[in-house]
Amino acid sequence: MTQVLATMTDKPVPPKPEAKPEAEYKANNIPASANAPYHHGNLQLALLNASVDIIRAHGVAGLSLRKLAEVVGVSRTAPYHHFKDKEALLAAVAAQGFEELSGLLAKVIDQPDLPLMEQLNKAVLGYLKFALTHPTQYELMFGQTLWQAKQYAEFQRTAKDCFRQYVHLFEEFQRQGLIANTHNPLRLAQMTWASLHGLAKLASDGIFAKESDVHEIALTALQQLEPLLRPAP
Amino acid sequence: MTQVLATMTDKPVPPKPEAKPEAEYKANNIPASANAPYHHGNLQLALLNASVDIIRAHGVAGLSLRKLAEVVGVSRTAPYHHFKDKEALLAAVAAQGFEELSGLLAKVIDQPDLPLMEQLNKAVLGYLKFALTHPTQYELMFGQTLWQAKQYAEFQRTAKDCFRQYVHLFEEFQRQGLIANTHNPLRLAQMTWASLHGLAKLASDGIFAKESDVHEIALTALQQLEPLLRPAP
DNA sequence: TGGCAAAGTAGACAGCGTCAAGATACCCTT
DNA sequence: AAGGGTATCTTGACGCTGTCTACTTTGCCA
Repeated sequence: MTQVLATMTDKPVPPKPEAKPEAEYKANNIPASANAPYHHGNLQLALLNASVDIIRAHGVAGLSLRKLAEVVGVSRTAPYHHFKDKEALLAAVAAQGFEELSGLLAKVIDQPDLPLMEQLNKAVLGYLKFALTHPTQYELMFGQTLWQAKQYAEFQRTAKDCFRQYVHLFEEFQRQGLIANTHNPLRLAQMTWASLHGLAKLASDGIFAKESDVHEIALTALQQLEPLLRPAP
Repeated sequence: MTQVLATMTDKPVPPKPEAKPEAEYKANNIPASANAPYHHGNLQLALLNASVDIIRAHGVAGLSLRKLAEVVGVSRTAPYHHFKDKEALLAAVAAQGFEELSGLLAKVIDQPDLPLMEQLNKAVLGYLKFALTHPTQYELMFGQTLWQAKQYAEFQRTAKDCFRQYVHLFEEFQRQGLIANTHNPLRLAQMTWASLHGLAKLASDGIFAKESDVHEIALTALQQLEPLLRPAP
C-alpha cells in the first residue's frame, strides 16, 4: 500500500502514529492552572476528534462511549449532552469523513487550468487514497445503519453535497461539449462512482485485488472511460 | 423495489413473511412425544438458519446470541459448543450467503446453449437481486471484520470460490475468442465485479440511485461492456 | 444580583458476550 | 450388556456496555 500511496501524492506521507496521547483532548481551551475544570471548553469537538482517531485506529467496534469519555477526560454520561446517541456520534464521524472528502474534491476542481480528464484522474486517486488510508471510517460512511434511518438527515445532506461535487466534474465535461449528447452526466457520475466505491471497498478489505494493483486497475478503468467522453461523430 | 425484482425474475416472487414462528427451529429431529429433549438434534444448522433469518429481518445489530438461543429453544451457552464466537457464527452466516450466490451463478453458467453475453446478463441481474433482497446479509458478507482477520480462512475460501465462478464466465469469453488479446480476463472480472458491488451497495442503501433505477443502470453498464468484448480488428 | 439553562457528575439498570463447573445423553468398546 | 468417555446442554457468575434518572456545578443574561 505504501507504494500505491507514494505514487498518489506529490509529497510522501510521513508515517504518523495513529495513537495520540490522551492529554490532547483534555480541556484545551482552559488555562492550565485549573487542572480539572468543570467545563471542558469544547467537549463536542473533542469527542468528535477522539472518536475519529479511535475509529480509524481500531474500527467502529473498538469505540465505546465509556472509554471515549475516559480518554477525553469527562464522566461517562457527559457525551449525552452533545450527542443524543452513540449512533448520532457515529453519524457525526461519518459526516466528518464526507467533509474531508469534499474538501479534497474541491481542491482538485478549483484548478480551472488543469484539463478536465486530469482533474477526474486526481479526484479518483484522491478518493481511493482516502478509502485506503481510513478503511474503517470509510466503511462507517457507507454503512446501512446511517442511511436507512431518516433521522440523520444532516449527515445524509453532507454526504450528498460531496457527491454533488463529483457530479459537477461530469457536468463540466458536458458544458465543454466533451460528452456525447446521448449520455446523461448524472448517470455517468453514478456509474463511475459505483465502480469507484466498489473498487475502494473490495481493495481496502483485501477481498480480491492486492492493494498494490488498485492503482493500476483504477487507471485502466479511467482510460476505458475516455472514448465515452468524446462526442459521437 | 418490487418493480425491479419483478422484471428480474421470470415468476413473480410471492410476498413471504420474514418472521418465522419459533417452533420451526426447535428440535426438529426428535419425536414430538418428548417435548423438551435434552439434545436438540441438529443445533448447529438450526442456529445458522435462525441467524440468517434474524439478520435478514433485523440486521446484524439485531442479532444477540441470547435471543437467538431462546428462539431456537436452548440455553444461552449452548451455541458455544457449535460456534467458537459470535463472530464465528457471523462468518457462517456470511458463508451461507456466498454459497447461495455461488449456486445462483452455477445455475446460470450451466446453460451452454445460452449466448455468453446473455449468461453474463442473467448472472449480473441475479447478483443484484440477491443484494437488494438481503441487504443486511450482503453487508455482512463484505464487512471488514470477517476479511481482515485471517482466522476465517474457510469463509474466505467459500467467498473466493464464488468469485471464481464469476471469473469463469470471462475465461469462457476468452476461450471463444470474444475478448481482445490485450485484455486479461481476470482483470476484467475484477473490474466488473467492483462496479457490480458498488452499484449493489449504493443502491441497496438508497445512497444515491433509487432502487428502481438500478436495473437500468446495470443494463446500461453491461451494454457499454459489449464493445470491449469484440476482438480488435 | 438572581435565576435559569447549559454542562457535567454519580448511581442504577437491563442487556450483552463469554468463562467455568456441573449435569445429561449418546455411542463405542469390551 | 455394562461401562466409560465424549459430545452436548445447563446454571451461575463476571465484567463490560449503552443509557435513564436525579443531582450538582457553572456560565450567562435580564
